[in-house]
Amino acid sequence: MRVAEPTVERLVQYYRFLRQLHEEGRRVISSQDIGLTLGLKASQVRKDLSYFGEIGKRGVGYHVERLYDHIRNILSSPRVWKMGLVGVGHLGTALLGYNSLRSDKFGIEALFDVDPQKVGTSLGGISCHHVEDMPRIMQEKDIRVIILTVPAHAAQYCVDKALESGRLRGILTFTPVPVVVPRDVLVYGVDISVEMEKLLFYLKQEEVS
Amino acid sequence: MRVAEPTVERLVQYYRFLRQLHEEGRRVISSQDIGLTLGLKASQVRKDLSYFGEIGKRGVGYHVERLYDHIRNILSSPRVWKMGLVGVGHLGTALLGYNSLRSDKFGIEALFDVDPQKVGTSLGGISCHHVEDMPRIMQEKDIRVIILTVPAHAAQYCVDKALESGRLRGILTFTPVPVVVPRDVLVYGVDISVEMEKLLFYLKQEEVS
DNA sequence: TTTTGTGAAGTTTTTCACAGCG
DNA sequence: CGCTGTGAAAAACTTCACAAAA
Repeated sequence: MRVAEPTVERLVQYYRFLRQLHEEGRRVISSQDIGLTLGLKASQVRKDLSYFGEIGKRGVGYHVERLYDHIRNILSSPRVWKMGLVGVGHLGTALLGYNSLRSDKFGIEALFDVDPQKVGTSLGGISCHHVEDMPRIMQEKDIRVIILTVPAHAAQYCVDKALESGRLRGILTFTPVPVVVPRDVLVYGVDISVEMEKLLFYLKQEEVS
Repeated sequence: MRVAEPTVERLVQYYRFLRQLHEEGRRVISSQDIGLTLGLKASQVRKDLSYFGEIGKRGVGYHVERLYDHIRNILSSPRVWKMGLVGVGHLGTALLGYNSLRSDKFGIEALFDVDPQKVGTSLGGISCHHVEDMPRIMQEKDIRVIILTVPAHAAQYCVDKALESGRLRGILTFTPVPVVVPRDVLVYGVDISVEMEKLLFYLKQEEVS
């Protein structure tokens, strides 16, 4: 079944909220209350959840633990993805220590950089290799996904190196340039300065009116 | 005029690409070529640009420098926004040094944290204050926008402190929890782990098929 | 009575397709 | 002829509104 991207995004939010509710000992929750907390219409919440079968109880709501397990299953991964972090600068280091990026669905198995000061060292128990060695290391470690935190001008080069390994399946990029990949490689990511520009744009709008 | 969010997002991308083209000395570009580079349909590019008047030349394309100036105007800000960075951890520090976040539309005028080790010091010439002092400092410095890079559990508290100043107009958040604000405060942001979950979700989909 | 699940309606965004201008 | 600008169509996404279940 094809699940729309906005729905996946909200599922992750439902999942987090449900964990919190579960920890607080709450047993049951309505679409209304989920929506209130997450800033969504109740009908949106119900529609999202309905794509995956009837999970709620009419007149009652959703059983917190049951719905939690249900969404965990939807979001679950059939394998543990091995990842490489490319670009051990400020942002890369930040991500390495970022709690919300811990998960049992993936693990960062190698770091890559071009700085001779960093290559050969290790950070958080993960050793750093030269970008040139990506094809070999990715093959050896079966790394299929990379997190890209390199400067814009280096992005495409690093991606090409990763592609050389023949294993690359996905990229999480923080680089503010589009990268070119074959159609079977997925690219998701975040462009921080775009978010900033959006904020400034709509702040301006309000300023005028 | 109301401009849709997806359009603003793409305008930022056009703007960057045009800068690059301009630096390369290119004089003219077609919607086709813009789309090819940025992964968009030519019709999408033309539609976006048409919202702001007829700027291209039929049979020719868009004049790079003219279009560049045009989009700069659209994205321009009527003021220089003063911002505070709340949470001087790994991510906050990374953003401070992040090149793509430099702009003449805003400046980071103060740092805030709760760690006594950080309060009183300064980073990149910007001094760090205690979160408790946000209301006063924000008033003194006329800070109207905050960048939130605090742990999830601290987010709402920091936002409430910022609201106390009476100046808060916008938030750029990196926190994986929704924050509650009055309707006249804009919130944009990025949830890194949501992007990761999306990537993993669609990787899984491909795995199956 | 309460709250879900869901077709149908509504809204937003993208794509098409072609007239119109250089 | 080539490429833009743009109504109209299509697709994607959200909201409504109500029947049905607990």
